[in-house]
Amino acid sequence: MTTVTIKDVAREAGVSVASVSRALNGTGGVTAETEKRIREVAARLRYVPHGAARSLITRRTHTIGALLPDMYGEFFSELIRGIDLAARTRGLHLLVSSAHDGMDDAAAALRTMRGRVDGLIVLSPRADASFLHANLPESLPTVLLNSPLRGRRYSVLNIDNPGGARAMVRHLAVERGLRDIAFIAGPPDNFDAQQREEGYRHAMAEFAPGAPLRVLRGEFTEDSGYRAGAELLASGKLPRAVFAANDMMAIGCLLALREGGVDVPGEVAVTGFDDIPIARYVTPALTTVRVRIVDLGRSALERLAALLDAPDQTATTQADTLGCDIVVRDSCGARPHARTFTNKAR
Amino acid sequence: MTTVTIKDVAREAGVSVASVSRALNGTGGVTAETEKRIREVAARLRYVPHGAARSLITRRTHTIGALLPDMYGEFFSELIRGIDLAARTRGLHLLVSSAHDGMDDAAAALRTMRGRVDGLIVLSPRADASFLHANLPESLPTVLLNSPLRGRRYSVLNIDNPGGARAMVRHLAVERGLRDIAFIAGPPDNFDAQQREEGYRHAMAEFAPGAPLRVLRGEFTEDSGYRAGAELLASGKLPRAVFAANDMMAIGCLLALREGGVDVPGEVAVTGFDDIPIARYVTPALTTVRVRIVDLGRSALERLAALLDAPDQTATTQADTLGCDIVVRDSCGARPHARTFTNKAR
DNA sequence: CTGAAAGCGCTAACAT
DNA sequence: ATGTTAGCGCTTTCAG
Repeated sequence: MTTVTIKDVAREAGVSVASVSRALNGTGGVTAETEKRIREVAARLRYVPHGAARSLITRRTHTIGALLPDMYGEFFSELIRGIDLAARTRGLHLLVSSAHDGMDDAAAALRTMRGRVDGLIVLSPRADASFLHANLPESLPTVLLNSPLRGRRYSVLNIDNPGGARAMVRHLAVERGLRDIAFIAGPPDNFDAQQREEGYRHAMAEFAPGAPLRVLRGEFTEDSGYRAGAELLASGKLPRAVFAANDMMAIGCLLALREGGVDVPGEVAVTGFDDIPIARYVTPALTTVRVRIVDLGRSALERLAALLDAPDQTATTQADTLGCDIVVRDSCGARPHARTFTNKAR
Repeated sequence: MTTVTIKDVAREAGVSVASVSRALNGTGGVTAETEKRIREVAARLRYVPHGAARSLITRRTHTIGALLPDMYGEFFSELIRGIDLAARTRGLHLLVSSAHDGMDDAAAALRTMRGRVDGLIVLSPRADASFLHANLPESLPTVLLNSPLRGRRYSVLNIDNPGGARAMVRHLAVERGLRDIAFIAGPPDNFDAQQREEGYRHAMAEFAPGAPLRVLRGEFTEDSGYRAGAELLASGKLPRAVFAANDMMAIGCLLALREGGVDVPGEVAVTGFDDIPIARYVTPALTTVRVRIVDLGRSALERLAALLDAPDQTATTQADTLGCDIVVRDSCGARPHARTFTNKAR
């Protein structure tokens, strides 16, 4: 347990700890000569500064915390990837913390972040104002993702759910001429799910007035999408299109329909929301609302970084929205073929 | 910037900081009465202990660091998920750090971990002994994943690449009777890639002696798999089966073959390695070597946790191997149909 | 240019 | 049972 500290280096180099600190941090105030000697000793001793000790005094951890819900899958992977990408270019580290939907868990996670991170990115579609107020240290710069909260207190970044849903319904109803569109909704207490459903309803009124409105309950899982598809099958009368509130449900529905012998997109078009990587690999390739997930993560981090640099920028803290467009593949019957690459490995 | 410290609580509650510490940490030695008062004050002031300060003295951060290569995709997401799952049940936090393949980057990442983590999980298939020796603090418990290193110094956890490759070749050559098997290899400097290729060669000698050996270069990317498929197509003579060193390459190859009008699995069987989530969604669903990626991550963390609990357990540090079996789907022509669910959302 | 000393916020002896 | 005190390893005035 040879934990070598700055003192060891100082003693070995025959200088004070102050000089070692100055030399190693390039703060100036040391002869090139002594600096060289100090660096040599440090290297020889394999000295590495102690992070906690340093941040205790500098009040900087160069780490940002990310609090995510306890859901996994490609949406979150991509989001983390975006955050990480941006964090790295800024020399920031990432402390991830997934929490059960139970808010107690999230609260505990939030508390332990104090003194370990310089700022926070919170994706908690169910977190309400009081929860955040109770658990977010006042002084910790925070960026909220996909949150219903508006505010002076936090910086908020949202996906344009209404716009995306509207664009999809428009495509289906107007361009493809399919007015009978069923919707598979997400969890009722999820903000994104709410916005997407509302977007669907509004857009139906706008682009397919008088057409039947059919909303099935889902949980954002493939499984629940499958069940919704089965339900559709069992109902005896299929819609001409199914718009799911996320891709995994769309895929589940696709499977159910295929098993039921339904031709997609021939008989029923199926579309999703998010454009997770899998979307392009299923057959037929999924037409969906493209959310630039990686960009979302990246933007969140950039905003947070800006907050860190400019202490009292809280004023500039307007709620921004990340636009999304639709990407047309095969599952809505619009085109016969397509192929694209990603460069992701393994 | 009202950063409330333990002193504030002490003053407000009319006690010493020591009592506050004792009360809040449940160390005992305080009247139930005063403890109650202290807790009330702490709650009212919304006091949250400062992590860095605390770990400076306790020498515990309750955080473990994960150093991953700068590759993204489902393999890594699943791995992180496994680690995170296990970490959470043990009350540990996760500091992720992806590094460019450039070792300088990794070195820097490793250094900044000092004082921020209690232990390390390193997945660095190219990291050699000297690199690790130079950059890993002697005193930091470390678990290496998929590393060629053996050793007394680190705990190593590997995937059974040779066994997996062997099982797949056996399935293809013996059970399916396809002896003409081409192999798409991974990056030459990657340990997993090396082992898988070697496993293929050995198994071919064992199960398909005399059969032509065909090895194409790949990079573990879908794109490189596609190119390999195209190469096969261009060569004029297709093998009866293609075994790719990972799933993404298998999928790329699948696409190339499909575009070339080749029937998979009718004319050519295609199989992969890893069993990433996408594997079951492509058409035809991919037969592959199942690596229980989540379990790999989980095991890594459990081992690390064991190391943390038992300081001098370094002796018990044998290199373990996680077995893998093959999962037969449609791309090798063995079965007509299949469907499975995952419960992952979004 | 360099060293001594004062903390950062907290816990853990050691007193009382 | 509670308070006092000495650090954890580091940076940063402030003297010299």
